[in-house]
Amino acid sequence: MRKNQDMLGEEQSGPLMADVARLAGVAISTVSRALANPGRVNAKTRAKIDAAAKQLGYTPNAMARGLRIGKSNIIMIILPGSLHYGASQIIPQVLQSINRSLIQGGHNLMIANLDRDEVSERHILDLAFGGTVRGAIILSSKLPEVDGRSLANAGFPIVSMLLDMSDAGFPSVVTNDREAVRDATAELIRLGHRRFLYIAGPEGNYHDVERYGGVVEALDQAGLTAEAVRRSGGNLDYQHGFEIGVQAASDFARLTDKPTAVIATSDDMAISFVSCVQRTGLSIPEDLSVVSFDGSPVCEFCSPSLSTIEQPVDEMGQAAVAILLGATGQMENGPATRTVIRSKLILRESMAGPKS
Amino acid sequence: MRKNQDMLGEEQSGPLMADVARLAGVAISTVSRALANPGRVNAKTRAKIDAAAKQLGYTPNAMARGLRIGKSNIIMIILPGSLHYGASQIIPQVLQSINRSLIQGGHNLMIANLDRDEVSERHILDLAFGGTVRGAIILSSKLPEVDGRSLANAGFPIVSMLLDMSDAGFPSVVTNDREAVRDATAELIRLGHRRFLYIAGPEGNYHDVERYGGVVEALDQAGLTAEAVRRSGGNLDYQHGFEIGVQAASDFARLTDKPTAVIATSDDMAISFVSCVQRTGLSIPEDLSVVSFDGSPVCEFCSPSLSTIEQPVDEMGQAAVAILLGATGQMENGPATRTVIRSKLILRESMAGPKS
DNA sequence: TTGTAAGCGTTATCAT
DNA sequence: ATGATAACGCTTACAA
Repeated sequence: MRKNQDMLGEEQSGPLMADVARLAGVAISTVSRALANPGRVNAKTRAKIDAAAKQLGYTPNAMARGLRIGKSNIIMIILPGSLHYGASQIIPQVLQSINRSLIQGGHNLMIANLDRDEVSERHILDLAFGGTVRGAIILSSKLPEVDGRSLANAGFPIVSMLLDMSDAGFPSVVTNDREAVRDATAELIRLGHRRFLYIAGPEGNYHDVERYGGVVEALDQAGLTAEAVRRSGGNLDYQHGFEIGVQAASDFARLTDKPTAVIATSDDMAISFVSCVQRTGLSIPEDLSVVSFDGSPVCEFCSPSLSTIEQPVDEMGQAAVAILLGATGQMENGPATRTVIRSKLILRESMAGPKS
Repeated sequence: MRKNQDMLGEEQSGPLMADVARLAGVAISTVSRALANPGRVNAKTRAKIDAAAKQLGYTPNAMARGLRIGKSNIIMIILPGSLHYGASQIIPQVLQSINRSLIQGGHNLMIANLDRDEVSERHILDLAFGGTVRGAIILSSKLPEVDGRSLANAGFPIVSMLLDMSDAGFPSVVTNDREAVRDATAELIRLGHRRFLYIAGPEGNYHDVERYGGVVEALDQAGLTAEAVRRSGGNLDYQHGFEIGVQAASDFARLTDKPTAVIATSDDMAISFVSCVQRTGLSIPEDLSVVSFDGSPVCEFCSPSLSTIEQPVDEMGQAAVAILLGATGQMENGPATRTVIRSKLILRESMAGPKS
């Protein structure tokens, strides 16, 4: 109630706790208690206060509260800029899942893009060290580090999702990438395939290692060697997933002794790959079987419909939030946990036995 | 520097402005000035301060600052829960574009899901009235309103994106939906089509009115009547875009005097529709031409590749941010502005002349 | 140009 | 059970 509140410049900051206190005829500290610890105040008093608050349309000021208690209720999610395009198909679901979970406990979700420039890194560090956010969920293996400030230290709660970073000390929520790909590959082998093309994302990162590892394991178990699989992509990090598939199709065209089955590490890659090879006259799955990773809804509606390993995005988001909010204090205790939530192979038309 | 800062419980709140001041040998207010108005402080002093700040790894506390100046630097984007799935293909781009623009000016982006429940409405209102956020970009026509509190009043800066809500008093950034669909339809007419199927999103909303209006206008100009177009979808609001396409395909199957061209109001719908009708033995574009709205990257890789009206998401995001940040004060001045950014029709294989 | 001091709207400690 | 009061970390008149 700073200036004229109902004159014309209705630009004011709304009713304060002091206003509620006055209207209810109690002290301001009592209002604070009534709102935070309803149990520690007389029922009658509380009723008066609640009524006054409602009547005034009172909303507590979050910044004042945050400043006082030294905590914010905001969590940030750090997305590599490329992700918006790369595994983009699942990003909206990731955000929604995380946001829904956060709201349960009165928390909020802020987005942070981690691009390859110092500006975005500095920005994220400011968010963290400036107390704006209380913790972070990261979908990136690289963490901002500028001017000696580093997100990795600072006892700042961080949970990694999708990528396993438990070795680096961050509790991680991942799916069983290796096993899922192993099973998908095993299924292809069972169908009769013996020569494979693996389309990689950024080479050497967790997903690549695990997923490619899964392929090799399946080959092993079937008595085949890694000779049976060729790789494409991988060297091209940070780009549009669709482009990787296009590139892979062109690699495929040059291959002698052609693979009869393709394992793509994201749906995007598979979709553009399929599109390109179909244009060269090949039929899927007759000439080439395809399976990919992510479980984007669109896979069901491709021609042919695409087999895909569906990531349990919702559960992963929920788990990440639960761990993050739970872990507020500890960190540094034991080794970081690694929570695995199983993917599900969805079999569709794109997988079948090889021709001959 | 509350307790023991390098003993073991490294859990403290980091260096304060007071620490910087002490180290630099100046008053705290001088530090504040040096950081905010570098011009209003002696170059030498400023150098000392900068050095001290850097040495300590100082980051200003955003909540304290926000509380003091009565403003937050956070903007929220309000997404209808359904959007994550519906026109989901463009949501990541929207978020990225808005976030990048915001960061330019030191602002941050918070996500708010507007679901159909009171909890999410209340949550958003708390964000606004509690001072957490400074303004909002809405992708929804419905605004939260609970307990007498309403986002629509409150002099709270709001900009609408995608939907034109200038009549309701919100500056809006939209694309030329009507015109774009009119042109696409005209192109279909030019190709020889005379009977159309229009696949609607939520019936009666801005997009439906404009886009359907565009179809009818094109028919008009060609001397055709609205009899030439049948509608599908529309009654099913808020659901997975893919489902609407599936439903439309089943509607299509039952139609007598079949349309030869389809105008879908989102890529999702078009994709699932195409998939379904292809399974009934129809060929696209031989038996049926298809064009849709959004410009999702995946359209290029469908079979056949899909013609689509590409929304200028990046520019819309930038414009929305510019308007929102510019409009901090005014509002209520004149009528709300309506900023139109043109879409681009991308012609691909899915559009061709009718068979006979 | 720089320093002093009064808040911003809460919460939490201490009395009462 | 309730009330006065001192922070929380910063910005901004106002003084020097």
